[in-house]
Amino acid sequence: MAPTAKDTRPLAVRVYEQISSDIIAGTIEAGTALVQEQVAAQYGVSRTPVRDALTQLTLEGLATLVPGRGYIVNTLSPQDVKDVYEVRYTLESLAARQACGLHSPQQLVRLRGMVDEFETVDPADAEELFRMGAAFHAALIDPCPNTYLRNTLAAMWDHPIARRITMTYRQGPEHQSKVARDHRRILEALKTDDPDTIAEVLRYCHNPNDTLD
Amino acid sequence: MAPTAKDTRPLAVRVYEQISSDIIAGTIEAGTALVQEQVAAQYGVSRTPVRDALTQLTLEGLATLVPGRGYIVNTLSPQDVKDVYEVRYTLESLAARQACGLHSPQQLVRLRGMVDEFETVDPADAEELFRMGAAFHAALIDPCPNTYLRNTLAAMWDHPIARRITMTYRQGPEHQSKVARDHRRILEALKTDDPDTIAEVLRYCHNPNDTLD
DNA sequence: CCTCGCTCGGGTGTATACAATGTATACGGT
DNA sequence: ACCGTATACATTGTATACACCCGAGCGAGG
Repeated sequence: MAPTAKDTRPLAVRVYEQISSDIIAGTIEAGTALVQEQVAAQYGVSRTPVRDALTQLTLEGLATLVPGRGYIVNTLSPQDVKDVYEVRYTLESLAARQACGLHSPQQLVRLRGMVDEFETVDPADAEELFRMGAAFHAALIDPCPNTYLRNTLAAMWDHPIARRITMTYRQGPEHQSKVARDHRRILEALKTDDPDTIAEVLRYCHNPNDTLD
Repeated sequence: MAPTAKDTRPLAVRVYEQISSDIIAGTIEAGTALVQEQVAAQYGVSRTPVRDALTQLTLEGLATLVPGRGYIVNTLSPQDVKDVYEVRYTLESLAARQACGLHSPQQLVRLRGMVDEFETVDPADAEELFRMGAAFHAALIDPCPNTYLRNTLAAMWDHPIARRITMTYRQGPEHQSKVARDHRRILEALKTDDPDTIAEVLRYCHNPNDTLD
């Protein structure tokens, strides 16, 4: 745990991560007013990086600037989460279709290895599970030629709401094995080199009925 | 032209709009280094709003921060434009499917009126054509219940690359009438209340083969 | 009692000064 | 001649101070 390598990233990024993770964890309730100066004092930094962080949060829809009152933390209803999930699934399906049949043998081997590794992760380590899951999806659509689409999806995986989905709704060892099973199914579908098959399997795996609500 | 109502928006927004429009117009070439202090001096403002503007540009993929050199303007190949367009079309199709059958009679009347009005716009007024086109699409998917999806699409219409598409590749009176025709086709499809029909018409209208390249 | 206007305070927008970091260049050793 | 290193420079990150805007609360007048 010894942080021999000090975090050298900009303060704005660290402040942003802290606030967003507090929001999705529920530590900061919806409706709370985030005031630049208060937040700055709380983290022992100046208003400048706080301003950057709050701007980012607003851009992502987690907060709203209310004149004269500060940045208000938006409510995140289950419907909002579903909405984000639906868009993400749609784009991921598009990307997978385009990536279909373009995976190199090395990439396929690597994907298979990632699933195996995924199953060995400590079920309690939500952060690691999240990272590995995102890595699998990233590798899956890596051959997709649409760069903008790949970047958009990468941003959505890093999106706080996506984290909220994973951390809140997807927990426990049984879910870990379900995800591993889904990923194996996806790899099976990949063998067919048929975009429709891939999309169909993705639709099945992303079916929110058993993960959300 | 008398600016009786002074622009009261934040400087960061105005600087951002100026730079992004200069980029898509080609006034600022790809590879150009945007240095905070230089830009600030150029517009007669301080570095703070310039910083905000450049951050926004980076977030949207129009520039990249290169340490020690400044913000470098990214190249925008026709392929990049196509990529953005494809994602936009995909999401718009999804939104239209969900909005299908949910339009109130008033909304349908309004949509029809917008198409008529669109045809009366001066073909040389690219800015107005862009605004009206965006308004039509916004009204089209307005009943879509997925708020996140609606917001995402709204952001994409305002995206500089979308402006580039409209301003660069879609010009002239014949294109104006083509768009009006397409919009009428979409309205016809709306009558069927069938999501597949809508999606099919959208796919036809968004076929980039005759508008891009 | 209601309404209009004014002052006051909280909050963000903007400007400027300072600190940290990474790059390019020049110089000396090999 | 080449490579490693140290130094100077360019650029962004951060902190602080000032200016503007908006809303709330209070008081005077109808």
